[in-house]
Amino acid sequence: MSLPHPTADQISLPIVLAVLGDPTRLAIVRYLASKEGVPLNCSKFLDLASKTNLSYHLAKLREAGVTRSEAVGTSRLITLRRDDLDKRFPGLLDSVIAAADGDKDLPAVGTAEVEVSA
Amino acid sequence: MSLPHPTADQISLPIVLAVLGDPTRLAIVRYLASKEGVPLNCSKFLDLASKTNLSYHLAKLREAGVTRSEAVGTSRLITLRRDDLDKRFPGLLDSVIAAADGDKDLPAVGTAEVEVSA
DNA sequence: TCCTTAGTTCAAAAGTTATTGAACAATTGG
DNA sequence: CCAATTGTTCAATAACTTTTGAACTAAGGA
Repeated sequence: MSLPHPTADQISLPIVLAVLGDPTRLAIVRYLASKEGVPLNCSKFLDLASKTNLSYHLAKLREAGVTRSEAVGTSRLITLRRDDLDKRFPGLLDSVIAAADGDKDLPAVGTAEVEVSA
Repeated sequence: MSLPHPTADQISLPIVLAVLGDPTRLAIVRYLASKEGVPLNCSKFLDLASKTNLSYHLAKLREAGVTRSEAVGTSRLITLRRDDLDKRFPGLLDSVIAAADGDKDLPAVGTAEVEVSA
């Protein structure tokens, strides 16, 4: 770990809700949840926003305690802080992710108009 | 009913999360949940914010589909849209309210420094 | 060493949200 | 009718948030 993260008990409910109340960040969290255990780097999310803007949103998620970012080489490996979130706010993350999965209007990773060449 | 409300299927997850991501509105929702079934008027929330500001926050909650406001005489009777929220986002409201109840730092109705004379 | 890749930082611009007070409407009770 | 009560609207301002591009750092490979 390298960048500043709140401890589990510093995670604040209104801040988490506000941070999740953004379609881009919700898409990031949803994708992280779908790949749980697999640390992802920022480039996975480039179809959601520009590199600079992603850096901003990922910092918000990290500062809120929703994600953890670990510097490995020139990459940041990003994971969901599921255990901390579940401990602090039982059931919240699951219901948010389930609701997001059921919403066709939400942006999602790998759904962008610009499709990646294989 | 008098003021504009979204239908159940128009309720949007990111908007609901963003609206709940504010301590004043979270306090309102929490209090409504604790008095479920009892329609409350705005004056119940005057220890959270000014009348004007409450009007603003209550409009946000209503427009997001979190609450229902019915005009009765000169009052607005406000209720939680629990059934609609539970249908759209199962478990979300309960986990948010439970998390809010466990947070000592959140403002709450009837907790203000200025106590009401009996 | 030089180049590329991965991501951050900074400052500016644009957009949105929150808060305020003064003025307004509508209902109700005297 | 008059006054009080309840809440809204409006305009202004303050305070954030989001988005952008250009410049930057740091690691890794040729």
